[in-house]
Amino acid sequence: MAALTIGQVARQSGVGVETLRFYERTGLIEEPPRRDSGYRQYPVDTVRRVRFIRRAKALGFTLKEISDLLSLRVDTDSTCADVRDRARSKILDIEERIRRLEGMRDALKQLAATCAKEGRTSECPILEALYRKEQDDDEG
Amino acid sequence: MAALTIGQVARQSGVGVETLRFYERTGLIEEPPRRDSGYRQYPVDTVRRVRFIRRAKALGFTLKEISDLLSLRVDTDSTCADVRDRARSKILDIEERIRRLEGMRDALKQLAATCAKEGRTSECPILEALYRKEQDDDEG
DNA sequence: TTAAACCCCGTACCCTACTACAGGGTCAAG
DNA sequence: CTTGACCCTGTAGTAGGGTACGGGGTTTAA
Repeated sequence: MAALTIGQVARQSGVGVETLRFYERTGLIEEPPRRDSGYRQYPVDTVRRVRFIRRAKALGFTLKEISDLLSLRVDTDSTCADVRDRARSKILDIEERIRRLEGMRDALKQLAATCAKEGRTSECPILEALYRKEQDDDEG
Repeated sequence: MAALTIGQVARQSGVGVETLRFYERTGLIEEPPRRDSGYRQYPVDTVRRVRFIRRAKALGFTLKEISDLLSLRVDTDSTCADVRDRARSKILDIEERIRRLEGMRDALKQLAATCAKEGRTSECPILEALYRKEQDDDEG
């Protein structure tokens, strides 16, 4: 199976070479095998992993959270039931994020519509739109 | 209308006093009027604004992006059409995030289900689940 | 066989978004 | 009229997540 150099992985996954070394230091990607020269030899799979990291980061997950997500597997340390529970808790977390984003989207839609009609908007229309229904849940 | 001290705003919106001063320095919240003593006097509205900032941050928006969202209004510098366009572009952005989160959620659901059946999972099942359909779109 | 393009390690630096003093004034309760 | 909680303005430090050298070895294609 073809192995990739760090530069190839970097280009294919859209991050810098330094970032890959940084991810390795912090344990987010495994230390790859080396050639005799010391050059890293990445399995092609690494590209997929790094792309996932990049996307998850763009969605607001921290590297710690991403690491948790990527380590969801049944192994010597975690049972099937444990993995299932952790996955479910992540699902709830993600669904909460989706709901909040939908709230923002709807507020923006309302703003765009209102603006089209009235041609003038309030002091901070997105807050108006978001809170019009007084949905004041208080989360931590 | 009742005005709030910085400490009251902080407690009611779930951030620290220092954070409010920081947001003021960076222009994310307006400089409030002061008493003769120099104490800040916040309008009650500020609480709503700061809560929004906190939530948007948790969703992965940067302070810069949040500032853009909050400044979506028709004023001397921006026309209605301009606001509408910016709102629509934010909507597309948010919908993209929602789609990606739904993808992650579905992958996690599949993982939880697979795990229940097979009791043992692959090296990185969430990546397996996410990429099973080889949906390799390449975004910047 | 050499020159461009890569790779190695280590350390230092950068940006964002806070967070924590220090040193000093203010306010409300008792 | 004092005491403790609160506020003020600096300025400095921190954590997370990279990014940029410096100094040097390796590959590869001409």
